[in-house]
Amino acid sequence: MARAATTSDAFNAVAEPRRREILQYLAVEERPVGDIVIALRLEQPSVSKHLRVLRDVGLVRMRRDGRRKLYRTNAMAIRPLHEWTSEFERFWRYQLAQVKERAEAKMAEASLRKNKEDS
Amino acid sequence: MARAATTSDAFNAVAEPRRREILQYLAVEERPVGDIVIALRLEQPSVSKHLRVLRDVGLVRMRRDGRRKLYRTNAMAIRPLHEWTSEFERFWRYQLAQVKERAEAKMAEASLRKNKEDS
DNA sequence: TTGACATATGCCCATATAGGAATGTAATAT
DNA sequence: ATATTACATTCCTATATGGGCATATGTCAA
Repeated sequence: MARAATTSDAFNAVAEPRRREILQYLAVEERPVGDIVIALRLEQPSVSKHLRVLRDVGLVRMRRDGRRKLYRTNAMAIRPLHEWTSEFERFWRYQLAQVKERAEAKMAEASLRKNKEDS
Repeated sequence: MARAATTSDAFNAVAEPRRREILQYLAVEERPVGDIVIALRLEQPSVSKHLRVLRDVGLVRMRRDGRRKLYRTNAMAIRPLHEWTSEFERFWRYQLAQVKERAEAKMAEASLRKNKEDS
C-alpha cells in the first residue's frame, strides 16, 4: 500500500510544498484562483487540483463571486497540526537548556585552567 | 511526478501516521527497535524502514548499544513544523474572536426582542 | 444565443512509497 | 568457530499522487 490519501488528512495535505505556499498566500484574505496562478507561477489546473485537496480536508474555504471563485485559508484547520508539534516543545526546550548548561560548564572549566596557568 | 521524496523533508516524514506515533513514543527516552515493534504492534522491517526515513530527515537520533540500536526523537527537528503552523495562529485567533463577537451580538439581539415582547 | 473568461476535471504517465516476505549483517553468547 | 539475537535492506506489488494537456462546466457580456 502507498501512503494514505492526502484527501483524508491535513498532515498529508501540507506535506506538499506548493500547498503550503497556497495556504500562506490565502491566509490574509480571500483570492481568486487566477491570483494564485500568477503569484505562485503555477499552471491553473495544478492550482485547482491543490485547492481541491485543501478544500477536502477543510484547509481552505471557497465562495463564488460571479465567474470567479474566492478561496481563503481556514486557519482553524491548522490548529491540530500546531497542537501536535506543541507536544514536543518541552523536549526541545530541555535540549536547549542542556546545550546551554554544557556550554557554561565548558566556559567555567576553561576559566579554571587559565587561572592555573597564570598562577 | 509524484510528491517529493519523504526523505528530503520533515513535513513529508510526519505525514505518515505511524511515523508520528514513533516520534511520540521516542520523545521521552531512547528505546531499542524491538520496543517500538511491541509497543506499536508493527512488523520489525516496517519499523526499521520508518526509522530510516526519520533518521534521514533528522527527526530521530540513534546510538549503538551492543547488538541493539537505541533511537530517540530529536525534538529540535520538529521546531520548523511548529513555527510554520505558528504563522497561522493570529488568523485562527482572529477567527475565534469573530465567532465570539457574533455570538454576543446575537444574544444581545435576542434580549432586545424579548424585552419588546414583554412590554 | 454566441463568445469570452474563470475554473474544474479527466486522462495518461512517471514516480514515490508502504507493506509483506525473505535475506543480509553486525554483535554477543556458547 | 558457530548459533543466536537484533536490526537493516532488498525485491515485489498495489496504490496514490502531481504535472501536462485537452476538455468540460459555469457565469457574465454583447
